[in-house]
Amino acid sequence: METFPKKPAKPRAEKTRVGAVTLRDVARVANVSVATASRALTGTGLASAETQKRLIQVAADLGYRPNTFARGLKTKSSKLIGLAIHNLENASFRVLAEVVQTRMRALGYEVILSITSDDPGQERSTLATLADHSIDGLIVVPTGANGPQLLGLENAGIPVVCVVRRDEGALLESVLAADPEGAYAGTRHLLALGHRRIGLIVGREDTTSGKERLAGYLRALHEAGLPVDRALIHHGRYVPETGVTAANALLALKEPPTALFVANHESSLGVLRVVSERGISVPDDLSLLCYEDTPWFEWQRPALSVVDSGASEMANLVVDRLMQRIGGAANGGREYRVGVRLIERASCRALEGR
Amino acid sequence: METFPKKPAKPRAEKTRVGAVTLRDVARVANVSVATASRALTGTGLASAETQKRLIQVAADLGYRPNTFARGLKTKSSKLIGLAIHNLENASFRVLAEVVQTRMRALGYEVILSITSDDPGQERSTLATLADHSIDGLIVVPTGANGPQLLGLENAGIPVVCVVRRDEGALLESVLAADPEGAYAGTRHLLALGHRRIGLIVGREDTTSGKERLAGYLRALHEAGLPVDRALIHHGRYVPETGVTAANALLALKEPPTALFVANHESSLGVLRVVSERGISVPDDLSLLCYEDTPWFEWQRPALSVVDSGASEMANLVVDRLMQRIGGAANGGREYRVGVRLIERASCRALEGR
DNA sequence: CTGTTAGCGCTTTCAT
DNA sequence: ATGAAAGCGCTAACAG
Repeated sequence: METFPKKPAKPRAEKTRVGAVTLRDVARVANVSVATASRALTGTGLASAETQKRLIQVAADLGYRPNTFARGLKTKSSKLIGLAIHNLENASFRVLAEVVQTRMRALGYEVILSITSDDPGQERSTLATLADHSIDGLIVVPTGANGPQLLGLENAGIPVVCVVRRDEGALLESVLAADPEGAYAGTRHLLALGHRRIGLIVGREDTTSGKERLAGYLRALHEAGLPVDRALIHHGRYVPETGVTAANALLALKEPPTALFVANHESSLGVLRVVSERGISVPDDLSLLCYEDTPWFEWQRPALSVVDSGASEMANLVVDRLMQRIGGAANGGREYRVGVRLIERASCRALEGR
Repeated sequence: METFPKKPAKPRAEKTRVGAVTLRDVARVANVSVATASRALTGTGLASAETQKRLIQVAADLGYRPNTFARGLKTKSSKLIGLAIHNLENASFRVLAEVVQTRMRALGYEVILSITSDDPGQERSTLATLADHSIDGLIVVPTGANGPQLLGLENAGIPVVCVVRRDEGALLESVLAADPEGAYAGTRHLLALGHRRIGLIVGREDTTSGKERLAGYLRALHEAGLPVDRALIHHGRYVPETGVTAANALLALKEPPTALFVANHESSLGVLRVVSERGISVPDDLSLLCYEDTPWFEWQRPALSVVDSGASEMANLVVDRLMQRIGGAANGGREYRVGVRLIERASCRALEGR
């Protein structure tokens, strides 16, 4: 743990604002017991409509703010939820963070952000820390290596919902993209346009998304009665460099593809660079279809067609699920899939003479 | 506040893990009083080196995790810090979030993320909520409209450090980019390349950054003895659309600029689109210099030259400053500036016959 | 419907 | 160096 020099704590404003008004103060002013004040203010328990109104008024006048610690000590609830994601650069993760935080705030919760870098070690330690803070729930893009810890949280009474990825080792509620259908739909689109040699750039086969997207691609090909040319399929890590390597390999083929399905979101940048450097014109020389929408796909010229995996829909659904769980719903271990949507822009064209 | 249906709370694992081990348990097993256990474990107060070692062992064996609420109730410290930023889409803000969260975790703090959308109302309410959670410190990109509230936090003993933007209405410690120098350096670069008509796309004049960057641009021009053509300067909000409007206006000029300085980060996308649509070749027909680096500037072809405003350096510095403040340093109301860095890539060329 | 009371788990005087 | 005990501010029985 990084350390930091601790100055000899100069006299500074006390952390407890002097005279921070407590429930006792409110009760005293209103001439009731703290218990009544508590009931009136929390709305729980029974309090005469009149006293309630009066207490709320007094509390407001005094500028009363309940102490989170004291309340949490009793209720075990922190009104904090954890959000553990790989990074903020991937468009889906970024949207996830934005939507989750916005909605959670509206629901009276704050979110503790934790970036795991897809590293099991970091995920493990962050899980422990979040538990220490008594989060009321956790939304996590699991690395897949900490199923037991995730289940541990559940057993400790902290609802966990996975999103985007699933932890194969734990029966957890999960909100995922419809990756098999997405890749299928994208491939079908290209097929319908007359393309027969379709290059696929996709995540590694040891990731669920990599596997599922490949499956969708293959299914579309099979249904079309087309042979599978393994040389057209390139697996790689979720980084731009993958796009460079893959695009270069694919375009150097004796019989290069007429269309590229970039189903590895992060690779898009790399692919675009290669295409530009090789002087290839999109969509005239090559059709390009990406996966997971991001604002700049639309600003790009030509605007990039995309299979949108519905990041914000997933985010909203995962919030809904978590709230249900916090509200008492049992962990069904159920899996939810958000459908994809094909957004046609200008990077794919129909092949001549099809 | 968004509401949510509350199911009748089915019997679910208790929130308090059954038998969560408390300090009392540790003390009992180690045959000491809770007081001694507390002292030994926190390292504070005096405890014989031996008992301390033993307690730490016992605590580990029992899987003891201190209760954050109980501790906070006494210490007034939550080990939580707030991060209030406009959005996660802007490259600088995103980097800020990543760096702050990573470093803070290493320092033993978690960060509560709050997105304000640059909206004073949201900022105000989030400030109150963060205070309720007894954050130990706040890093904020201020909207500028809530100086009093920010000062209020300070008075309540919660150190506040501003970053990227400054709140003109409050004397708060701030970590900023060296915007005047940045715009000056960028303009000088273009000038040195022989450009005489340099278009400037910049933030609105009622924002500090807009003002400061314009000033830097003007200074460079003056020093070069060049007249200022107001038609070459375009102010606008921090959105891609601004780039479209501005670029179109600038390029439609009778005597169009030979270089464009896009000192409004968000506008870059829009400018790029216009340039592409107009069939303008960069840097042959037009030199392009952007502000605030972002990964895709480097992947773009031609790679975009940029005045990097040092987002990650600002993030690191703001964390350092906040830690000093939490450690007891007084609010100097001091302003720190992180120097910019010109990164030459391939989007600017020297003008013939200069 | 309201008041009294007993803690939640921890840190911190104050004794010893 | 250690223990006993007093709360931190709040909620939740339990009486009334």
